Amino acid sequence: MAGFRLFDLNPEQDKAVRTIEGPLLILAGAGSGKTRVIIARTSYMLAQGVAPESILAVTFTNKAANEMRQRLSGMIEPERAKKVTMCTFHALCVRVLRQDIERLGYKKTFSIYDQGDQLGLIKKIITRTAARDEKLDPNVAKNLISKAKNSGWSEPRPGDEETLAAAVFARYQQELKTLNAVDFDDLLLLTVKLLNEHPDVRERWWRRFRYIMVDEFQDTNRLQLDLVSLLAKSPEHLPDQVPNVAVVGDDDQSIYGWRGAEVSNILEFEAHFSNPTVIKLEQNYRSTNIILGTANSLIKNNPRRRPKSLWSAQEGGEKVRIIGMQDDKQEAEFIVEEIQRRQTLEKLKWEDFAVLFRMNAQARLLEQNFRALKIPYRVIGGKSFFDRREIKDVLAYAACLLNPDDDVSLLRIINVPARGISDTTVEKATEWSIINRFSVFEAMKQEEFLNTLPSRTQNAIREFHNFLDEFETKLLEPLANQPAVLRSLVENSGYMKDLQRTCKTPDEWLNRETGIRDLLNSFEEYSGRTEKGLREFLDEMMLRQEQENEDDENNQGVSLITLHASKGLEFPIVYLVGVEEGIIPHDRSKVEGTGDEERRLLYVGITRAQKNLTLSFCRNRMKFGSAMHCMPSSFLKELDPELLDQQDVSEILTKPVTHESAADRFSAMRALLEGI
DNA sequence: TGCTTTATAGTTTTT
DNA sequence: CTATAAAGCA
Repeated sequence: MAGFRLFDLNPEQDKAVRTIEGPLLILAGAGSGKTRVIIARTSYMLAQGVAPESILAVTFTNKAANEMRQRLSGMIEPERAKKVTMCTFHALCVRVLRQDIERLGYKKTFSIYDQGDQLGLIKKIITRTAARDEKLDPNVAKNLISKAKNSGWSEPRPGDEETLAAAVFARYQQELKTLNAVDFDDLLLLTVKLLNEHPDVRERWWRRFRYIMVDEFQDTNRLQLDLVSLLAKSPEHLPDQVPNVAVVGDDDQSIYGWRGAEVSNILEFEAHFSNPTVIKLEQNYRSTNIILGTANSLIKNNPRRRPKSLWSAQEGGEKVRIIGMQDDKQEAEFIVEEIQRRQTLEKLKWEDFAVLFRMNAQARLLEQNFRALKIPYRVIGGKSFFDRREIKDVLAYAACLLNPDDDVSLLRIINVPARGISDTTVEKATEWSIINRFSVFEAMKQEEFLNTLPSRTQNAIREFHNFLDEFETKLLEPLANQPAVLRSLVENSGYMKDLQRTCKTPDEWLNRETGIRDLLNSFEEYSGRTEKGLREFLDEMMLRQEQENEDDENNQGVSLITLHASKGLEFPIVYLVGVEEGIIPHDRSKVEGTGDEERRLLYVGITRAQKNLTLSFCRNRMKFGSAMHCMPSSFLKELDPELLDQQDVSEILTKPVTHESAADRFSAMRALLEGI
């Protein structure tokens, strides 16, 4: 046991790995080897005789969960590794709810609605609810609802009834329930509710997971903390036992407050889990001390934080450059040209470079310049969203088979391809279904409703629901070949033909067809590999909305990435552009009082760099089509001047660097920064 | 039904 | 400026 030394760990990491009983807070600074610790700790627990089934590691993203799973199976026998639960919060909730959601009055066949489905439903409700003179942006409503749910309200707060938003919220929630659907927030909300209200269910899961780990704990919201507490703490009716819960995170990297994350979860961890062991991982394996010192000097200005100071064994390295640019055009030009130069001169790969920015809009100019010089680049995040119309359509067909009450999915495909069920018919069916408390699918089976329609429409509807019923029966047959059923459903629905017809170019058709083919193939593969069915497959598809960006071969080059999306990544050479007052910190942070989070955002950006970091700001910038004057970010003043090399682009371009001119520039720049 | 014109707003994003 | 959504039109 004392000889457990599979890993090369520093003393703090080692302590974190060996502390498996009781609450544990691991404050893992940027680049301090936190995933390593989680994996090592899991292996250690298994070596200590902990059953793999009783270990749960929760993450935020599928990417993180997959990476952990993979690294664990590379370290211990894959058969045992598989028995450890490593998944996202949402996937965990789906598992819990699929078993017992009936206790909350939903059916086990519930559908999961993504943002698009959610927005569609909200739009419909707004048009039904709002008076003529009232208007409510569906996206605003969606955010309000999400925020409310993440604070733990399943309905509007008392006293809010009059506002339109509250009315929409109430109707939305009620509607979801009749549709037998839940949105992403509900997955958390309902799981917490279930565990709260049903002690036996809670006890079962508590017995199941005796060792819990939470990754990126600084990003948890209220509900996620509640969920962890419910799973980790012994239920009231049982003798009190110390919860074995280890959370890993870094309060300095909390940058998702705007979507509900509560830094207080990590800052006040002791209030939620008493007498925890607290371990700080401050040794950084990523960057030079110059870069870390710059980061430290910035972040120490945040009032509410757990004091930490990153250090590295890597001494030396280049100073952090701060370059003042004339405008954003020059900034992009300069950086792209410099990257080109350095790539050849220093024999680097394009992948070694990253350009970070606050807003996606800033990527455009950079892209133009990269393209002009034929430098390969990839934009991480941004658009290229999960909205593939054809994929969503096929998934909607599948969702209808599994949950006939799912009106949103049904209405999506009811007349795709056109089968004689017009908008007005759908409108009538919806109306009738609301009045008579049926789902639309049920409503369309009622003779009473059908009789109100012209006979041609009646036939169209009958044909359609016979069609769906037929496939539903096939799907639910024991030993059914589900992938084949889905394939023939898509084929026989006439969807493919219709899709081909509406595609304007052969290229587009090929693209969309391949998408569907890939989807069907991956279900087939999934079905063969796991013995799970369409239900589980669909769940996974709904919960995997991430961009399929990743490192496929044809998608390499210089990374262009927002500060938010850069968290967790690292690059030898980093350019951080647009470090201006109004951008970082963003103008809005001033009214919203989120200046600390802006500082953390810059901190995250700085700590992405391994060897070399350049910050730049512009004196003028095109904003909404017109040139605006701008000032350097006030954060620049906070950086340790000892570690900086401050320059102006005009001087770099006109003359070679001498020590005297560097000193002159330095004082000129100080004066400029002080003057803010 | 599908297309063009006009209005409007304009961080950050995963599940 | 420019992306997107609603409104207007053939």
